[in-house]
Amino acid sequence: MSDGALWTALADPHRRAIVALLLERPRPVGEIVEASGLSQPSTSKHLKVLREAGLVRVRQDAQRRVYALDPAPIAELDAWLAPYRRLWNRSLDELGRRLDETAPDDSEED
Amino acid sequence: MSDGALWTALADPHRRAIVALLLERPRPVGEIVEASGLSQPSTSKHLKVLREAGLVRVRQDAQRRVYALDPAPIAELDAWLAPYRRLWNRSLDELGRRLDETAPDDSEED
DNA sequence: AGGTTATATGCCCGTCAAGGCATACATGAC
DNA sequence: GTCATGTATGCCTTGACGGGCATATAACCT
Repeated sequence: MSDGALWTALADPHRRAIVALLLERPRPVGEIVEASGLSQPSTSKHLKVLREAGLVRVRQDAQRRVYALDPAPIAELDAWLAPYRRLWNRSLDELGRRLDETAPDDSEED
Repeated sequence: MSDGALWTALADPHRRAIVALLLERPRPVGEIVEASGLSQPSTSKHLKVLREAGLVRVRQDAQRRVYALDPAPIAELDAWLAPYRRLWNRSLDELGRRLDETAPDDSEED
């Protein structure tokens, strides 16, 4: 649930790459292996981590196992992010205001 | 830039806790130490990681170092998340449609 | 049944990250 | 200057993680 598993899973670049691949469309392991350049065992292990983090789901298709993104945990991330987004908006706001106040003049350095 | 430093930094629960603390307000290290229950050195190390990921900024105030969130990298996360958000919305959509089609019937589980 | 394809697991090893501790460094007070 | 406070760093040990390889498991085909 509110485990750190989600973050841990996404901390790895290869796993983020896999997730990105699955964003395009669900894929069987073999395809992921090919597209990611990882070895098959390594890929399977990463998929396991993603599975246990709830990020992906498997559907069996003959001998193949087709992995697909599960959107729910992403939403969790999104929720986590929400409070920070407010901060971000505020800072954009202030930046705008400052630019507005300081100068119809020219280029400033930060 | 598109470094993994951001993810790596946020992968640690303690660091996420620190970030959450800083979301409330900027704080000197001592306060973070107290609030997080971490040792002072450990805290400093985590802060270093956050600093190098660009997540926090330091302002010096006498002997104190006051850390504050830098919103920019959060926006980066947000950008990363955007494509997945579309997926999430689509799935919400489908869920709604299915519920709509299948049944004006009864109580569902979450 | 035996063989083949597709995927998962187990084991070993190198690497890296985190915590604990002592200590260095920096700033301010006297 | 000396001392106190606040923070950063270095060293060491331990534990988790990822890769490679061989092998186990599963589903299918004939």
